[in-house]
Amino acid sequence: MSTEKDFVKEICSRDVDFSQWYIDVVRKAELADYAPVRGCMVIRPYGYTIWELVRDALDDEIKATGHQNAYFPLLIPESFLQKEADHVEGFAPQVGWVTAGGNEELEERLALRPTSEAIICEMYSKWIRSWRDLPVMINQWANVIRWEKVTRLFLRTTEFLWQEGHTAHETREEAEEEALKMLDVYDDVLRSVMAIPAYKGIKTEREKFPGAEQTYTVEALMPDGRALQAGTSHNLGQHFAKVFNITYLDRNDEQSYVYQTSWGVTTRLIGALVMVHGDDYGLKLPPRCAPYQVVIVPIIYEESKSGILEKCNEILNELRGAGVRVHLDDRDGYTPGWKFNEWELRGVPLRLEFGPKDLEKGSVLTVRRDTREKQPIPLDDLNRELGELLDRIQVDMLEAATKYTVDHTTTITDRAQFLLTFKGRPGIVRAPWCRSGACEGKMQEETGATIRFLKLEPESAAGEKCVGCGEDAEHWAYFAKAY
RNA sequence: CGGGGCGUGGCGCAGUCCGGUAGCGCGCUUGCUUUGGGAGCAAGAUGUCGUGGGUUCAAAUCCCGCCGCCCCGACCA
Repeated sequence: MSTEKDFVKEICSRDVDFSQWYIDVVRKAELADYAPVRGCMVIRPYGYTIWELVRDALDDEIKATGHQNAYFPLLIPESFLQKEADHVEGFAPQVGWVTAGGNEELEERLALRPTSEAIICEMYSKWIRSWRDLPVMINQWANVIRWEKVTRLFLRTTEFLWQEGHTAHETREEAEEEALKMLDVYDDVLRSVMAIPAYKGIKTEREKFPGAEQTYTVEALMPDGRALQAGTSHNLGQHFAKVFNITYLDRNDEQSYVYQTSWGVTTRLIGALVMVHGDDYGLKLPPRCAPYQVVIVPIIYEESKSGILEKCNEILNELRGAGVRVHLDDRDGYTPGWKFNEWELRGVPLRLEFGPKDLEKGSVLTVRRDTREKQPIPLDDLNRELGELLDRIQVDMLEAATKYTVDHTTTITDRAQFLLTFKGRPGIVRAPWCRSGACEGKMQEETGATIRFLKLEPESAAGEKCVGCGEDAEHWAYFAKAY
């Protein structure tokens, strides 16, 4: 008898080569595949369903917080993009261009949107006339194009799907409140739907969005010790309003510029989901974003086949009726063992095994994907027990991921030790910082790590010395190597 | 964009050094037996060896160019 691990022949072990493991899982679980164009991928039905579940949950939250969806065009005239200097400079190397329509060269080339600030601000300047028009709270679900040099499935692709919210307000305070509110929404969806724990924080000057006044982030730690920005929310101040001339007559009968925000999350979240929860058996999905929450595997012997299948279909219909996303794997020609491995690889949170023994006992065997724990439950009680079990899996997965994140967040005050620590993959390191950008750059050169965030209320590091320069530190910063 | 590695049936690889009619395992198709953790037997199908050129009687193999993928570094969600 071989060890259990030998069953997973198709994917690289996570400890052997994390990157290879990630790619294997994404492809073998049929989340995505490479497309013919460099850096582009096809999101396959199983992966897209996960995206739909996350998207729908987030969309509900976006609407519940007073926003409406709209759609702006993919093509942006070059002159629009160039209105905001920092913005252009930030995105210039990554913009794809349309230079011809049919056989005719265009007079002005058109950018494939890398983000929609330019086109949306242009429209806002037309639409906003009075303080009575404010706030404007619009979100769009769209694709964007960024010509990346190095791409990885879901984590960084030339084209990706995202949601971008763009709001305009009367006051700085209102914009600030909005930016922070949406950060909370992201944090909440990450935790409650994807079971991904994240730190909410502020980006430094160097790391913030081109053209933003303040950038907020939800930052999650991956099992290879690198941090991943899972979502961003920007307080844009009046920067874009001034450039795009978004003015209105305010309550004092004077022309004023609006205050704006923008915020977004992308299909990168799927990459985070794979990494945070997956193991050597493959994908591991939390119930709330699993295409199938439950898979039923019938154990078929010739003499009892029809009875087993009949009962399995009853179970299927009962669970479906209760709103569970459930699948009955009644394929011929695959052994139960084969199916067990396949559905584990694809991350289904809960498996039900049903065979002659269970029929006799009036129960069904449940097997959790996260803990691999097996437990028979009586058929009479199926609905209630399964609901509880799925809830528990969701909670336990968040807890496990949270424990990992906390365990791999360490505080270091000594410069030498700081440098040494980043020779490895220490996860997130909390260290004192003097707040100078030069120092930040130097640390990046020395360690490869960047400041991922400061706490929303930056923690005073009075009395400590900056790990970069040794001068008096101001605040605690959170360093990590990043995706 | 720099450094390294790899491109051979769907997948994983051997063959390349030393040129001589392309192979293995898995998967796939059909049939029978099977089915509680990746079943067995039998019969089958599947390749312009990434691509373009060159050398040669002869190229997966030697030479040059290009493309793609992966890993490690600089930029980004």
